[in-house]
Amino acid sequence: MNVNGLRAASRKGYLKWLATSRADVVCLQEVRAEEHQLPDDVRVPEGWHAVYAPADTPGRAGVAVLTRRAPEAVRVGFGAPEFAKAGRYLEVDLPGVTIGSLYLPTGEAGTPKQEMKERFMAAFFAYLAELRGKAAADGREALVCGDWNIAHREADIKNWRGNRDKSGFLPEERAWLGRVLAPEDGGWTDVVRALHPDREGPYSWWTYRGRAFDNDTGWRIDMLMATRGLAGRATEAFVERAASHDERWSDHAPVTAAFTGW
Amino acid sequence: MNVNGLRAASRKGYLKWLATSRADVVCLQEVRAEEHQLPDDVRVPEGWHAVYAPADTPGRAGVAVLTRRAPEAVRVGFGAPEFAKAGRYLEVDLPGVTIGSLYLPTGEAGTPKQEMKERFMAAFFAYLAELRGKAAADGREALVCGDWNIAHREADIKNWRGNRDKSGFLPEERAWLGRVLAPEDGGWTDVVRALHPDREGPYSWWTYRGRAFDNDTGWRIDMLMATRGLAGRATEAFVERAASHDERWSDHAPVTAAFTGW
DNA sequence: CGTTCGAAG
DNA sequence: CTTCTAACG
Repeated sequence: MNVNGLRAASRKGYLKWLATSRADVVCLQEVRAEEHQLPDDVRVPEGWHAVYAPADTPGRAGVAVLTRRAPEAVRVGFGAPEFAKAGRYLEVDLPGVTIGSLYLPTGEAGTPKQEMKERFMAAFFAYLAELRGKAAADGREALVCGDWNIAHREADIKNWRGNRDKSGFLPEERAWLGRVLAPEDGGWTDVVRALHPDREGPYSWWTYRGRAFDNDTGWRIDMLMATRGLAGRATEAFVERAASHDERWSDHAPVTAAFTGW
Repeated sequence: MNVNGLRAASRKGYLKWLATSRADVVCLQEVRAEEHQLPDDVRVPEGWHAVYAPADTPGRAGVAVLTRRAPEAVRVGFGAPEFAKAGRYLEVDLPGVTIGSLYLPTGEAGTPKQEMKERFMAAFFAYLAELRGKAAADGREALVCGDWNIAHREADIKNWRGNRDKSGFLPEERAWLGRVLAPEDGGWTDVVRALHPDREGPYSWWTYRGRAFDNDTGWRIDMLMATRGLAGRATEAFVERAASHDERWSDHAPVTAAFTGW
């Protein structure tokens, strides 16, 4: 769940949402704060364990993972030195499963930001292979949750025609996601799409500009990517699009899945 | 009246205060906006004429004068080239009286900001003499209203002991105000003090930090400086300290005077 | 403590 | 349109 500033989100309804959530694990992106800047009840909500990986630039990026049980291990970053302190990846081990919280960089076509995004994508693709290999070798499953900042197909974005040259829906980005998902390549499964193969969306992000939310002019860029064994155990997967602006506490919406035998 | 950002003030209660005010003229300081950034009903409130002198640096300083009748003339600045576009002085002519809105710079003892404040003070002192001379020659009165950013005497500041080395209560600043007020020198009259010679305050500014407002830990730095003839016609002069935090829409409070034959 | 701007999303 | 920092007050 991309919270777009955990301090702002917690002033608007994040804790209320969390209190009603039945999730065992919550992955946060765009925390945009260091732990000492968070009120105690936000930093470690009642009944949860929380681990944070802030960015080294104040007020930017930052990921976290909340678990109801203490994790067996916590790892920050994914091995790429350039992104070691970027606040963009954090993973925890729970019994039988590794969970990653990912915040893939925002790009801007034709700029150095896009080059950075693509360097991140290349390095992270390699890490995804490594993670899947380790998990298989250890007899574990893995789940990488987060804001991938890429919509895969036309069904994953409302205005696909108008966004073909925009970062987040560029052909090379869509191809990269295709490789992540290809059975003979990355081998990961997009859990929401696997359970809802034929529908539009469900979108998980709507710009705050204009009437995007009201018109459901959204993008499905927040995804839960599971190893095949775990994906096969998914019983439901959905996006919690807020019922009203009053219930909205981020420009993203939570994406949730349930698995048998969790 | 120093509004500390006219946009913020108007969101909090400035227009409501203005609607209940019986003033014929209102001088504003720290407008912190250009005219095109202001909603129409804020830029020129119903029933008023308004003239603005913004600073050339966005979001800083800026003075204005509101009058119920259109002014006969409007002049921006006071002749000092260094401060021509500083958004710190604007004057209008009304029948028989010239009214200036002044926002004297904030200083910081021992820094270049204090040097700038002192250059402003020197140049403005010369202008005050010029203004008084012109007014006398034309048979007019003059009134310079605004945030002078200096407390004159111990009775003008709650914690005078702790502020003797702080900009706003430095000996040289107090002496400068003394010269502005001296009958044989500047010859101006501090209208509120003239009508309330023996009281503490009334303070017109309280820092937002801590409990300053609740404890009335304030400074009397907003003053109406009148030529002698006009000062003699003052019938009342007061500071509108808000009754509660809810009614507070700036860290300053309005300072108002009434004159016979206005 | 509060208002702005500017960068970022 | 909203978040945050930084400078300023």
